[in-house]
Amino acid sequence: MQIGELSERAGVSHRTIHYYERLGLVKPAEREGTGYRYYDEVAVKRLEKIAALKRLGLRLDEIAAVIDLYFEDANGIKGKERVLEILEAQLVNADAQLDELTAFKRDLESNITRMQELIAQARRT
Amino acid sequence: MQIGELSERAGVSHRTIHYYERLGLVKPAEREGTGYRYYDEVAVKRLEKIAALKRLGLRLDEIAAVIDLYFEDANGIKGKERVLEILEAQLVNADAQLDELTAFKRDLESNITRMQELIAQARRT
DNA sequence: CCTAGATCTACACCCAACGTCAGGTTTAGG
DNA sequence: CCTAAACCTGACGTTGGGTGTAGATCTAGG
Repeated sequence: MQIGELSERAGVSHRTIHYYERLGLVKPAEREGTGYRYYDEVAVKRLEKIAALKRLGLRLDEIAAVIDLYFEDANGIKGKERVLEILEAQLVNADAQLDELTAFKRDLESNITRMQELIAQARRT
Repeated sequence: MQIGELSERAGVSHRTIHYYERLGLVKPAEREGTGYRYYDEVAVKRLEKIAALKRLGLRLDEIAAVIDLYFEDANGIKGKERVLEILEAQLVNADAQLDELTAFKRDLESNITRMQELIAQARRT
């Protein structure tokens, strides 16, 4: 698959794929002589995983540090202690984010109720 | 309180406060002639709320759209329907984020376990 | 074989959210 | 009253995460 198809299937522009490649987030099985990049199915999954990690608020360099964990053979991963550190830091972070998000949601719900009451009241008068 | 104290207490730089003011996120009870900005206690709370909303991934313009909800008298709020819409959209968003974050956490935990096993195994050999 | 359409590289530019710098004004304390 | 410390504004720089564009090259279908 060429970059155009990958781009379409993963929902990112080909410019973004080039950019990610420079940052070491994705790499094609590039055809030797020509310059054209060719990708396999795994590349689609990889870009989707990157998008998911981005939604969680990770920066691209942080994603680069752990993305291989999801796609390489685990036995081949270098610097396991370092990866472990990163994962544990992310876990702490995720917990904090969960707490904050839960509180935010409670806040939101009470504000929504308040707004609905105010609107209903305004309608009655 | 002047901008220096506010800055220190809220944990943001004075340039950030200037920037937020331009975006309509905060406004001082500015002394008329002089140019110096003076703030009250509410300003500290307001900056803290802004920081909290930022941590949830809202952009500054989105925060600007709802921040008054937290500090103005609710009866004085204009465009209640619009505010309600924004809040409900944020609620949907927060739910999605919660789901994603929960799944991410599960993932993280299983990866941490895997890493720990690999490290222990490497140590034994 | 030839051309349209897909890709290539490189550089420039964009936006958000600030930080830095410079030069001028205001305030507070001795 | 005088000066250091705090404050002001405006212009420019920076980082992260990209997008736009130009000019050249490659590939595929008629």
